[in-house]
Amino acid sequence: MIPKYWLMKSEPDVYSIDHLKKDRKTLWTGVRNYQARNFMMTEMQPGDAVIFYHSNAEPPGIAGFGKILKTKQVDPTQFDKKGEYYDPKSQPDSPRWFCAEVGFEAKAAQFLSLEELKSNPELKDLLVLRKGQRLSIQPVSEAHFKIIRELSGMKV
DNA sequence: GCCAACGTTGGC
DNA sequence: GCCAACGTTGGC
Repeated sequence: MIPKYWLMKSEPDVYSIDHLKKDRKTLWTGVRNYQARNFMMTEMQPGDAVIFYHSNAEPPGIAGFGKILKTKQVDPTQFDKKGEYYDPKSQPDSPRWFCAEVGFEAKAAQFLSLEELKSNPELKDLLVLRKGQRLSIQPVSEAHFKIIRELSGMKV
Protein backbone atom coordinates (compact mmCIF):
# COMPACT_ATOMS: atom_id res chain seq x y z
CA MET A 1 0.00 0.00 0.00
CA ILE A 2 1.34 3.37 -1.00
CA PRO A 3 1.27 5.73 1.96
CA LYS A 4 -0.71 8.84 1.40
CA TYR A 5 -0.57 12.25 2.93
CA TRP A 6 -3.34 14.63 3.85
CA LEU A 7 -3.67 18.14 5.15
CA MET A 8 -6.66 18.58 7.44
CA LYS A 9 -7.82 22.00 8.58
CA SER A 10 -9.28 22.74 11.96
CA GLU A 11 -10.02 25.98 13.71
CA PRO A 12 -8.01 25.84 16.94
CA ASP A 13 -10.75 27.66 18.83
CA VAL A 14 -12.96 24.68 17.98
CA TYR A 15 -10.48 21.80 17.98
CA SER A 16 -6.73 22.34 18.12
CA ILE A 17 -3.71 20.04 18.03
CA ASP A 18 -3.69 20.28 21.84
CA HIS A 19 -7.20 18.86 21.95
CA LEU A 20 -6.06 15.97 19.77
CA LYS A 21 -3.00 15.45 21.94
CA LYS A 22 -5.21 15.18 24.99
CA ASP A 23 -7.84 12.97 23.29
CA ARG A 24 -5.19 10.84 21.47
CA LYS A 25 -7.74 10.28 18.69
CA THR A 26 -10.89 11.90 17.36
CA LEU A 27 -13.64 11.40 14.83
CA TRP A 28 -13.30 14.10 12.18
CA THR A 29 -16.97 15.05 12.26
CA GLY A 30 -18.83 17.99 10.83
CA VAL A 31 -17.42 17.92 7.28
CA ARG A 32 -20.28 18.93 4.98
CA ASN A 33 -18.48 19.15 1.69
CA TYR A 34 -18.77 16.26 -0.74
CA GLN A 35 -15.22 16.39 -2.02
CA ALA A 36 -13.80 16.28 1.51
CA ARG A 37 -16.26 13.54 2.47
CA ASN A 38 -15.24 11.48 -0.55
CA PHE A 39 -11.60 11.65 0.51
CA MET A 40 -12.57 10.18 3.89
CA MET A 41 -14.82 7.55 2.30
CA THR A 42 -12.79 6.33 -0.62
CA GLU A 43 -9.28 7.77 -0.81
CA MET A 44 -7.92 7.58 2.71
CA GLN A 45 -6.44 4.43 4.15
CA PRO A 46 -5.62 3.61 7.76
CA GLY A 47 -1.99 4.54 8.28
CA ASP A 48 -2.06 7.58 6.02
CA ALA A 49 -0.25 10.58 7.45
CA VAL A 50 -2.08 13.75 8.47
CA ILE A 51 -0.81 17.30 8.61
CA PHE A 52 -2.85 19.18 11.21
CA TYR A 53 -3.45 22.73 9.99
CA HIS A 54 -4.82 25.54 12.14
CA SER A 55 -7.16 27.70 10.07
CA ASN A 56 -8.83 30.92 11.14
CA ALA A 57 -6.02 31.23 13.64
CA GLU A 58 -3.47 33.81 14.66
CA PRO A 59 -1.28 32.85 12.99
CA PRO A 60 -2.65 30.18 10.65
CA GLY A 61 -0.29 27.29 9.94
CA ILE A 62 0.82 23.73 10.55
CA ALA A 63 0.62 22.79 14.19
CA GLY A 64 1.21 19.05 14.22
CA PHE A 65 0.88 15.60 12.76
CA GLY A 66 -1.49 12.67 13.01
CA LYS A 67 -2.41 9.37 11.45
CA ILE A 68 -5.57 8.05 9.88
CA LEU A 69 -6.85 5.23 12.10
CA LYS A 70 -10.20 4.46 10.46
CA THR A 71 -12.07 5.60 7.38
CA LYS A 72 -15.71 5.42 6.23
CA GLN A 73 -17.08 6.07 9.70
CA VAL A 74 -20.66 7.31 9.89
CA ASP A 75 -20.62 10.89 11.16
CA PRO A 76 -22.99 10.81 14.16
CA THR A 77 -23.43 14.58 14.21
CA GLN A 78 -25.69 14.44 11.13
CA PHE A 79 -28.45 12.85 13.26
CA ASP A 80 -28.14 15.19 16.24
CA LYS A 81 -31.19 17.39 15.85
CA LYS A 82 -29.90 19.94 18.31
CA GLY A 83 -26.37 20.10 16.92
CA GLU A 84 -25.10 22.56 14.37
CA TYR A 85 -24.17 19.74 11.97
CA TYR A 86 -27.64 18.20 11.85
CA ASP A 87 -28.72 17.25 8.33
CA PRO A 88 -32.47 16.67 8.04
CA LYS A 89 -31.99 15.05 4.64
CA SER A 90 -29.82 12.28 6.02
CA GLN A 91 -31.47 9.05 7.19
CA PRO A 92 -29.93 6.56 9.64
CA ASP A 93 -30.38 3.71 7.14
CA SER A 94 -28.66 5.71 4.40
CA PRO A 95 -26.30 8.19 5.99
CA ARG A 96 -25.04 10.99 3.83
CA TRP A 97 -21.93 12.02 5.78
CA PHE A 98 -18.91 9.92 6.65
CA CYS A 99 -15.73 10.77 8.45
CA ALA A 100 -12.32 9.44 9.41
CA GLU A 101 -10.85 8.74 12.80
CA VAL A 102 -7.59 10.63 13.28
CA GLY A 103 -4.96 9.68 15.83
CA PHE A 104 -2.42 12.00 17.42
CA GLU A 105 1.19 11.65 16.41
CA ALA A 106 3.04 14.77 17.50
CA LYS A 107 2.92 18.50 17.85
CA ALA A 108 5.21 20.21 15.37
CA ALA A 109 8.61 20.78 16.97
CA GLN A 110 8.42 24.16 15.26
CA PHE A 111 5.07 25.66 14.32
CA LEU A 112 5.08 26.37 10.60
CA SER A 113 3.11 29.48 9.76
CA LEU A 114 1.25 30.05 6.53
CA GLU A 115 3.64 32.92 5.89
CA GLU A 116 6.62 30.56 6.10
CA LEU A 117 4.91 28.05 3.83
CA LYS A 118 4.31 30.76 1.26
CA SER A 119 7.90 31.94 1.39
CA ASN A 120 9.27 28.50 0.48
CA PRO A 121 9.58 28.10 -3.29
CA GLU A 122 9.59 24.31 -2.99
CA LEU A 123 6.04 24.46 -1.63
CA LYS A 124 4.62 26.80 -4.24
CA ASP A 125 2.19 24.16 -5.56
CA LEU A 126 0.90 23.13 -2.14
CA LEU A 127 -2.88 23.28 -2.39
CA VAL A 128 -3.43 25.15 0.85
CA LEU A 129 -1.42 28.06 -0.58
CA ARG A 130 -3.65 28.38 -3.61
CA LYS A 131 -5.87 31.44 -3.53
CA GLY A 132 -9.47 30.61 -2.78
CA GLN A 133 -8.65 27.04 -1.78
CA ARG A 134 -11.22 26.38 0.92
CA LEU A 135 -11.33 22.60 0.91
CA SER A 136 -10.85 21.46 4.50
CA ILE A 137 -9.16 18.18 3.56
CA GLN A 138 -6.48 18.22 0.88
CA PRO A 139 -4.14 15.59 -0.53
CA VAL A 140 -0.44 16.36 -0.15
CA SER A 141 2.37 14.90 -2.26
CA GLU A 142 5.11 12.83 -0.66
CA ALA A 143 7.70 15.43 -1.66
CA HIS A 144 5.74 18.24 -0.04
CA PHE A 145 5.11 16.14 3.04
CA LYS A 146 8.82 15.51 3.54
CA ILE A 147 9.66 19.19 3.15
CA ILE A 148 6.98 20.11 5.66
CA ARG A 149 8.26 17.52 8.14
CA GLU A 150 11.76 18.95 7.89
CA LEU A 151 10.63 22.55 8.19
CA SER A 152 8.61 21.56 11.26
CA GLY A 153 11.71 20.14 12.88
CA MET A 154 10.43 16.58 12.69
CA LYS A 155 12.08 13.35 11.65
CA VAL A 156 10.83 12.59 8.17
C1' DG B 1 -15.13 43.20 10.04
C1' DC B 2 -14.23 42.90 5.04
C1' DC B 3 -14.46 40.47 1.03
C1' DA B 4 -12.80 37.19 -2.76
C1' DA B 5 -13.52 32.68 -3.98
C1' DC B 6 -16.18 28.98 -4.24
C1' DG B 7 -20.07 25.50 -3.15
C1' DT B 8 -25.00 24.86 -2.81
C1' DT B 9 -29.77 25.86 -3.57
C1' DG B 10 -33.83 26.51 -5.99
C1' DG B 11 -36.71 28.89 -9.51
C1' DC B 12 -37.45 28.49 -14.10
C1' DG C 1 -29.75 21.86 -16.78
C1' DC C 2 -28.81 26.85 -16.32
C1' DC C 3 -27.53 30.37 -13.40
C1' DA C 4 -28.54 34.09 -9.94
C1' DA C 5 -28.77 34.41 -5.22
C1' DC C 6 -27.16 33.09 -1.13
C1' DG C 7 -24.10 31.02 2.45
C1' DT C 8 -19.50 29.69 3.97
C1' DT C 9 -14.52 29.74 4.33
C1' DG C 10 -10.63 31.77 5.87
C1' DG C 11 -6.82 35.15 5.09
C1' DC C 12 -6.09 39.69 5.97
